[in-house]
Amino acid sequence: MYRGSDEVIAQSNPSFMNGVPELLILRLLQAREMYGYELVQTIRAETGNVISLGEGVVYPALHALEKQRALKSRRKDVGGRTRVYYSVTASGAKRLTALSTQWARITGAVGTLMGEARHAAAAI
Amino acid sequence: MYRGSDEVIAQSNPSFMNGVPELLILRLLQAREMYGYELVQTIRAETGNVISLGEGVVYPALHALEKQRALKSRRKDVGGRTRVYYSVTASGAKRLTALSTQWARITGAVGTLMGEARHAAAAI
DNA sequence: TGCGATACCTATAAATTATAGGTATTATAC
DNA sequence: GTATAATACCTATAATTTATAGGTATCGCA
Repeated sequence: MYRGSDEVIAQSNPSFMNGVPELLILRLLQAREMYGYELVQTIRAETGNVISLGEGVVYPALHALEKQRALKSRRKDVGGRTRVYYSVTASGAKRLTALSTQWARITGAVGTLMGEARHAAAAI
Repeated sequence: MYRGSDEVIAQSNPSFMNGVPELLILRLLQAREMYGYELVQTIRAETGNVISLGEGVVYPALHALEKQRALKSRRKDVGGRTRVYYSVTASGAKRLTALSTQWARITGAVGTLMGEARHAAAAI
């Protein structure tokens, strides 16, 4: 829906989440294979609920990454329940590297403009 | 255009830019009043082209922020050209504080999950 | 037997950046 | 002197992506 260019930005609070779900999913799955529901909970737990991705975000992301061959999956039956475990392919690992670099570049550039106190002080 | 949930994510490379234009604009204008074209160039220059916002991003953002009373503007004629200088209002300053905090929270959480080496080592 | 947790899934809405234009003036290079 | 790049403003629409709100089914516990 188009509502005039003056209202295109800042309708609500930006979440700063562009690209973050994909980045985190690839990163966690590179450490070890996990299933969707587990990813949702792990991300919540390890960030102290700062980042809380719904299943409606995680499952479509997993499917898309698998379709692109960045992830591969296998089914596993555990206690009568079916889990779909995902792991990172070689292609996915390359993508993760690229996304990590891009993330570092953007956050670094924002940090510079924000006048962030350089933590390079650790070198002292 | 809707193309099926499997293609909703990761069509191209995420830019990690959600909310960043608004954050940078508010931050730069808090330091000193600037006009739109100047913001575009300053952001490019100070980030070494890592972040390059088009005028089509900056001007609508300025108009929206002014409409929300986060910014105020005044015209100024310089060498036959008209410039529109923007500065941050009290409300805009509060918004900047909130966005900065949110930015720090998100990047901190992502850093944790990415296994970032803690720069808290500076305390040693 | 009812309810919360586990585990999967999809469709659509909402929000925001990116792109591609368009106007006009000034300074510079040919 | 005239074409071109730079300055300075602007808008409309496309493209991208997250968020929300559902829906199904099984298991364990009260």
